[in-house]
Formats: sequence, structure tokens, C-alpha cells
Amino acid sequence: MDQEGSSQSPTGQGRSPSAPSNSTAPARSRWSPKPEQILILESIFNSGIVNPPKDETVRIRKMLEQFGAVGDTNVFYWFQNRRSRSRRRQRQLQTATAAAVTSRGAEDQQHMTTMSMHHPYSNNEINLGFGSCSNSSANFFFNDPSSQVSSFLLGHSSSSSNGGC
Amino acid sequence: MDQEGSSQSPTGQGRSPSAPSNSTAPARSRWSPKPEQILILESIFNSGIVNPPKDETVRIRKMLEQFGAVGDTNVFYWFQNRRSRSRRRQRQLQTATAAAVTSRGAEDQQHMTTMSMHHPYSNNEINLGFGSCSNSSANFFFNDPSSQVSSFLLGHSSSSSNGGC
DNA sequence: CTAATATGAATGAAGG
DNA sequence: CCTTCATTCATATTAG
Repeated sequence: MDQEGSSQSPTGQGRSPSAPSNSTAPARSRWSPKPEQILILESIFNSGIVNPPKDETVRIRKMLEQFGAVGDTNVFYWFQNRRSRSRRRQRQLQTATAAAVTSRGAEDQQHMTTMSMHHPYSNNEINLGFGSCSNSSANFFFNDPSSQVSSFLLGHSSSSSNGGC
Repeated sequence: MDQEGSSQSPTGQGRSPSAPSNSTAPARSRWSPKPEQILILESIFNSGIVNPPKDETVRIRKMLEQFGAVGDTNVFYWFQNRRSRSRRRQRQLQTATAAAVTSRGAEDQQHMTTMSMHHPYSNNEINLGFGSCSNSSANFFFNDPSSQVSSFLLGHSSSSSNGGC
């Protein structure tokens, strides 16, 4: 463990396409963030808060809890993984680009095709106006049940780095 | 969890099982290792290198690239999945065996899929003399175009544990 | 065509 | 921060 001690019972089960019929305790092990939670998390991340301090983490957790059970550790891990992944992505992209440039003069060796990725929830840099002052309603992204995500995003000014619109 | 890598264009169809004459081919989704690449990867894995460090991964990728487009990430994922699967397989086998032993006195229990798999390429532990010093030419396995696989396997001492025959 | 299987890829959780 | 393990998701291929 790193710096977090508050583990919470992961009542996490909500997700999964193969619906784990809640009868007879499927015993969901790891937390699966719901789409709304992901949206919030990504928004925060993209707003510039990539490494929230403990208090912020708690606040974020409370936000997320309205959309499903989640613990501080989950949030902490999420940011940690996100940061790591982001960085690696960048590096990889840079390396690939460099390699592409390097391979000049040679025959067509490998054309990097930007690796088409199709994931359930779009992954690449979601900006939902958390740090940026966008007035556009966020609901365009989700109109599924409980689209109160926007309420959070619009009505919450988290203590750190937010001049306010 | 990915490691560095340059993902590039998957050459569409990996191998044509029954319909080599594809009209609408692309379907660039995920990388499909070619037989030669699989051979190399398995050989390396069976030679004892189950978790190559980054530099080794790069080297391996360069090897594989001669047989088709591949990125470091692909190689890394391959080894990771291979390890994981190997381990899981072992565990399941162990568990099954233990269960069988435990159920003494009882009738034939419940053998879950007795693993009578008949696969195209025999799957269990291919050894092509990567770590072991086999003088037998490797081509017996593949005589398809560009059977330079053996060249690699015989003429490559990858910095790690190879006293030499 | 649909079901089952194999396997590449993504990600939560930890360890160091 | 980094790497690694376990679990899960998605798709390509093969069997029925």
C-alpha cells in the first residue's frame, strides 16, 4: 500500500455486460467504475488534477459514491494508473513517431496505423469542462439514468486550482 | 499494463485458414502474430525467458518485425498473457488433480473438460531449441516462405544465459 | 448461423 | 514512480 489506508468494502458489482445476477452472491472482487464515474474521473484528470492530495481524493470519492460504491483506495489507484498510463502513452507515441521519421529512405517498412481502438467508453482525453469553463451541458455524453453528472461538474468547485468562471 | 511499444499496422489478416483470397480484407483490429512469429515467441518463452526486460523486448520485436509488423507492446502483451495463462493452467490442473485425489472412495467425480484438445499446432510446450542446445534444424516445423526462423534461433545469442553448445 | 474457444488488449490492484 | 499479477473485455477463428 502506498499512502492510503482506508479500504472500503467493494460493493462493486454493478458493471459487466454479463450481468452477474445479484442472486447467490457473485462476489465481485474488483471495483468496476461506472460510466458516470469514469466521466467524472476523467474530467477531473483532464482539468489538470492528475495527482489529487488525500483530502481531494476523499472529496472525489464522495462524488463518485452517488453513482456506485467506491472507496478512497479505488480513487487513488485510478489516478495512479491513469497517470502512469498517460505517460507511457505519450512516450510510446513519441517513440513511434521518431521511428517513423527514422525509417526514411528504406522501403515501406511499417506504416503506423494509429492503432484503431474501439472501446466501450471512449478513452482518449475526455474533456467535460471541469477545469475549463465550458458552459455546454455535459449531458450530451450520457443520457442514461441518473445523468446528474453534470450537476457535479457544474456545481462543484473543488478547492484546488479553480479560479471559477 | 503495457510497456513501451510502437504499435503499428496489423497486417490485416494474420493467416488465411481457409480463405486466402479475401476480397474485403482489412479489418485492422488487433495484431495477429504469424506462425513464424509465434514460433519465435514460444521458443524464447520455453527457453526460460518468460519475462523479458525492456531491452530484450525491443530485441525480440526487431526479430519479429522481419516476419510482419509488430510493436513492442504486442510483444509485451504476448509474454504477459503467456505467463498468466501458463500459470493459470497449471493452477487449474493442480486443483483438478488435488480434487481428484481428495475424492477417493467416491465415484468418478466431475472431470471438467478432460482436455482432449486436438489443435492445429500442438500446443503444449513447444521446444525449438532456443535455450536448449538442439542441433536439429528447426525447419521441420515450417517450410513455408521465408523460413529464416532457424537462422534467428541458431544465430542469435540473446545476452542471457547461453553458454553455447 | 450460432455457440464455444483462443487470444490480444485494457485495467484494477499491489509490490518494490 | 516503476513493474507485475489477476481479471475482464472484445474479437478472430473454429466447431456444431
